[in-house]
Amino acid sequence: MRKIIKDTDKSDREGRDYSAYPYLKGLNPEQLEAVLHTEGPLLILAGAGSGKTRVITLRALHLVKAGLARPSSILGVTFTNKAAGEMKERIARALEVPDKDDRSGLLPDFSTFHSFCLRVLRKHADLLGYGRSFAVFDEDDSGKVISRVIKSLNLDEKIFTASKAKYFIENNKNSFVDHEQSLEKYNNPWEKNFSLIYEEYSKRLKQNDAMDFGDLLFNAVRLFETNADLLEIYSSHYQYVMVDEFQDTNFIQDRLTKLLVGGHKNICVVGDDDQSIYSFRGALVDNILKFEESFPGCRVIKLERNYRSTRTILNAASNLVRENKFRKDKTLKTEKAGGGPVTVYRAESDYSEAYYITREIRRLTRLEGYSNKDIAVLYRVNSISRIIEDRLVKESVKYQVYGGLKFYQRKEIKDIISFLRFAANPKDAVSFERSISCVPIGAGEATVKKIRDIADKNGSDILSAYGSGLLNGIKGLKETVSPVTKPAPGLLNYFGLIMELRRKIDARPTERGSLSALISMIYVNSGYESMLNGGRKTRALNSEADESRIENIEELINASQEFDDIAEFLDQSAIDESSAKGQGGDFGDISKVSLMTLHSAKGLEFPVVFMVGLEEQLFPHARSLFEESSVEEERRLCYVGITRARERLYLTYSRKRKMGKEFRYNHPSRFINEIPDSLKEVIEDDYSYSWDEGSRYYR
DNA sequence: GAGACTCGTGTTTTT
DNA sequence: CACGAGTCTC
Repeated sequence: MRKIIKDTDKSDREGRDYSAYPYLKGLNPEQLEAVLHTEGPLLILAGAGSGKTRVITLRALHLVKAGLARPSSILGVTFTNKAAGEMKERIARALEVPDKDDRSGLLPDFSTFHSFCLRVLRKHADLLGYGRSFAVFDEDDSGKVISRVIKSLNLDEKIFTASKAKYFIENNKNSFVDHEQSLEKYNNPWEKNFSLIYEEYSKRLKQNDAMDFGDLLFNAVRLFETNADLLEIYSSHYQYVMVDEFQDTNFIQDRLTKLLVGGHKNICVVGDDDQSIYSFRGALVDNILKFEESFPGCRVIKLERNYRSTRTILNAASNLVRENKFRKDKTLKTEKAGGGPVTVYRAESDYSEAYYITREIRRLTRLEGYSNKDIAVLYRVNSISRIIEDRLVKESVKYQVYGGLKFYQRKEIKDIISFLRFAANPKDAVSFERSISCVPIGAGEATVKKIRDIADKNGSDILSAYGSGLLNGIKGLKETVSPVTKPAPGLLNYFGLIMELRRKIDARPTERGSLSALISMIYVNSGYESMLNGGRKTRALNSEADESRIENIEELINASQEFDDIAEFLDQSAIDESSAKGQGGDFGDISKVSLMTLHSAKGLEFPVVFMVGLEEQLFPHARSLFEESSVEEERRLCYVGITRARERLYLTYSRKRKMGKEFRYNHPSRFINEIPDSLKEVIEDDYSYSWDEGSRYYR
C-alpha cells in the first residue's frame, strides 16, 4: 500500500493521472501534497479560505481508499460538534455509507476534544474513582457549586466572585494543575484563596460524582498518564490522528494529542496563527508555532491560495492583520478578480445602523440576486443582535440567530433533564436541587437542606436515604414508596417519580418504553406541565414566555426520540452545543439571514458579510485594551470576520450606541483605519429612517 | 418556612 | 430588559 502512494506521488510530478483516486483531481500542488503525506508528523499552515476542510476530509478519505487505514483507526479532532458532524458527513457521502445504519467502524471517528474524552472516561473512569454514571456539569451547574463554596468558606463574595473563581479553576485545569498543586504553587493571599476555593470545589464535585468540562480533558490525560497499558490500547487503535484549528488548542489538549500519537507519530495538525482567537480559553498559539520543535523532522505545508474572497476583501484582511507584530509572516494569494470596494457605513445611532443593514439586505435580495441565506451579520457581542433583530422583524426579513443560549442550557430543558440526571446519578445533588425546586411542590430551601443533611449524616445519597425511610420525618413524606399514578405535585410524588425513573433506567430498553415517553412522563408527572399552563384552559391564553418554554419541551421530547440509550442522551445533552431547534448547521437550505458572533463564524463563509459595531471599546472590546497582545487577538478576530466574506463586505459603526443603561459615544474602530482607503467606500448616515421610532427608542 | 415580589445589576468569545 | 439575589408577606 505504501508503494501505491509513492507511485502516485511520483506520477504527479511526471504529470500522470489519478484515475484510481478521482477525488484528488482539482487539488493544487500543496493541497495534494498534504493529502498524500500520510506517514509521520505533518503541520499544515492553512490560511483563511485555502481549502483546509477539504484537505482534512480528503486526507481521511484517502487513507481509507488507498487501503492505508481502516476508517475506525482514524481520529479527527475538531472544536465544535458541528464541524465534526460536517466532516463525518462529507466522508460518509464519499464512502457511500448510508445514513441510518449503525455506522460505527465504517467511518473515521470525528469528535470534539470533549466528546472524545467523555467517551473514554465513560469506559474507564472507575480507574480514577468515579462511578459508572458520573454526572457532567456544565458551566451553569459548576457555577452554582462554586458560589456555594465561596459562601461556605466565608469569603467576601464581592471580592472573590464566582466568575473569577471559575476562571481561576478553569485556567488551572487547562494547564493541568490540580488543586493540590495550585495550593502549593500560589503564595499570595489572593491566589491562595482561589486555590482554597478550587480545593473545596474539587471535593464537592467528587462528592457529587461529577466532572465539569475542564475535568473531561484533565481526567482523560490523567487516566492515560497513569495507565500506560490503556494509553497503548488507544494509541495503537488510532493509527492516524488529525487535529483541526490547532492554533486554538490549550496546554492540556496539546498534551493529550501528544500522548495519543506518542507511538507512531502519525499526527497531522491544521491551523492558522492569524486565526487564533481563543486565548481567553487558555489557547496557546505556541502549540502551533512550536509544533516543529515537538516533532523534529515534521513536514510543513503552507496553503496560501485563497479560493474564497475577492482580491479587495483579501487585501483588506491582509493589510489589517499585518498590523500585528507577533505573527508568522505570510501572504495569501487569491485566484479571484478585484471585486467592489469594502463598504464602510457610518451611522448616527445603533438604531440607524440596524436600519441601514436591513434596508441594504432587502436591496441585495431584490436587486442584486442574493438570497437571505447568502448573507451573514456578524457582531462582537451577542447583545448587539437584539437591535438588528428588532429591525429585521419590522421589515419582515427572515433571520436565524446562531449561538446565544444553547438549547440544552435553557432553563426549562435543564429542569426537565435534571430529573433524569438525578435518577441516573443519585449523588448528583445539583440535579436533585434543581429538580425538586423547579416546580413549586412545597419544598423550599429549608426542606432541601434538611434532606441533604439527613443524607450526609447517614453517609448515603439522597435516594438511598429516601428508600430506607430516613426522610420520613419530613413534612409531606409519611408514607413509603408509592407508584406514580396522578400528576399531583408534592414531595411524596416527587420521590415516587424519581424512583420510577430509576426503575426504568435500570430496566431493559424493551421493558422501559421509549426515552421520549420517559421525558413526557417527567413533564406531566412532575407538575411542570400544569405549572407552565397555569391552569389555563387553552394554550392561547398562556404568556409568550411560557408558550415558548412549552414549545422547547415539546422539541426536547421530539429530539429525544433519536436516542435509545439514556446514558448516551444525557452525555449528548451535557456537551452538545447545538442552539435552538432546527439548527443542524445546514446554513445552505434555509432562506434566512444568519446572525452570529464573530467567534461562532469561524470556519464559515458567506457571499455577503456585514460586520456590525466596529467601534473602539466594543471592537476592540474595552477589556482587551490594556494589553497589546489582547488587541492583537481582537484584530485577528476582525481578520476572521473579514475573511468570511466571498463577494461583499460591509463594515458598519455608529457614533452613538446604547450600552446597558446609557448611551456611549465611541470612536470608529482602529480596525477600519487599518484598512487602506483605496479599498474602502465610505457611506454616511442619510437620516432616511423614521425618526419617530428612533426618538421613541431614545427617549 | 415558602412563595410572591421588588430592586438592582450586568452584557465576550468554541466545549 | 431579563434574570437573579434579596426582601417582604402570608
